[in-house]
Amino acid sequence: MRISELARETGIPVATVKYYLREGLVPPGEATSATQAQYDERHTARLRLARALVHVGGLSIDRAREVLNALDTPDLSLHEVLRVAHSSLPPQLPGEEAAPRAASLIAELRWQVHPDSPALRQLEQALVALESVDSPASTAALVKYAQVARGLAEGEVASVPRDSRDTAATAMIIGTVLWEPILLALRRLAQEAVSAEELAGP
Amino acid sequence: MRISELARETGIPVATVKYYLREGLVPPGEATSATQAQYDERHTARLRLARALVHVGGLSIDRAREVLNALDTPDLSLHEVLRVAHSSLPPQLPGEEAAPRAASLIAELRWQVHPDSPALRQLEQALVALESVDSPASTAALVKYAQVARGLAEGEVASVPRDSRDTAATAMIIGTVLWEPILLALRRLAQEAVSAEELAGP
DNA sequence: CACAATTAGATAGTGCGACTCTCCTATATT
DNA sequence: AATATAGGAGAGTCGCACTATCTAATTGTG
Repeated sequence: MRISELARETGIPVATVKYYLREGLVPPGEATSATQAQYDERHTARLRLARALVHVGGLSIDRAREVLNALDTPDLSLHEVLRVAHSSLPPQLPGEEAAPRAASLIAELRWQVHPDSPALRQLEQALVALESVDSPASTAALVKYAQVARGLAEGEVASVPRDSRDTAATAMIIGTVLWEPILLALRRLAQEAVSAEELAGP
Repeated sequence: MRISELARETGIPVATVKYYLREGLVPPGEATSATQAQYDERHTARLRLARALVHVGGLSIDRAREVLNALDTPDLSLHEVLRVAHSSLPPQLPGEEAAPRAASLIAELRWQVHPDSPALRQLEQALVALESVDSPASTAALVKYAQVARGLAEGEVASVPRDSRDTAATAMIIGTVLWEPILLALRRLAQEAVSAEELAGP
């Protein structure tokens, strides 16, 4: 198929498809002449995944490229692919500072996480922000959230298929990146529902 | 205190403080002359909250202003403040389309949510994206996530103080906006920990 | 087979959001 | 009096995700 068909199929403007090709989110088609190239279903699948990572997962173009490239690197283990995904997720915090509060919580939970994990710095930043607005996080609340998070993570890791590395890696990326907005949306909806039940009247 | 002190106190550049003043995130100080104004602790608190909403919560300047203005509007109920917060959170999806999949899930759960809730559209978008990458969400998984989300939301609503409306509204905003990144960070850390335990070796 | 319509690819331009800079005048400080 | 900010407003910058334009080659069509 040609580029216009690829665009129509996925609902993405041709100019944007070209942009994604240029940026390396999607591999080039097979050139049949100087001004013609062929694309197939793998291109449509890749394009849809790229779009989802960017528009639903909120990844930047650069980070989406890293994630997609990791999928194409067969010698990366699932654990390494997961690390790439985590370091690509927003927000992208600059710097490399220590995260004492976050680290001590993780130590208390006895979780095995790398001390450079971006999520640690994100957690730290949020904890500091809560202190700055004079509403520090209680350890009890943090532990509760952590246990909930762990319950979800166990289910997610368990549901990753084990047939081929590619399938597993793709499933892991999708689970990590695209389920995140689902969790957020459901939390917001639950808050609204609970609030409607308990605070609506007076 | 003068603007430079306000800036030093909060660690925010003077130019940015001026910008936030201009944008109405922080109320003007009391002018004592044509080129002098006084600020107090309420300004520092407001500035810190604005910074946290923008940098940790990821709100745009416009949305942060809306949230802060809602806090200053005493005739808004807690439920209404919550709605403002929810409609200010990223991502900001354009359009106003129906969300059939999301709505039917909510109906099944018997949650009372407004059909125009932005979270519904976010959920719908994520569900559609999952289908597009050929990895549709199972109802079982969604229900599990929803129950988890509800558990969190109940705790959050229960922990909102009931003394004054202002305190309650501020706590609600903080809980909704600033705990969101904590949940995400903990989910990622839990994934990493579980993955380290189960997938690390071979 | 002429010819309008596409296509691939490269380069430049757009629009937006969050700052950040520059000025200018009017105090405060020494 | 001299020097150093302060306040305020408008302009400028920067990064990012597109989007438009241009060119040369090709393709399908009447």
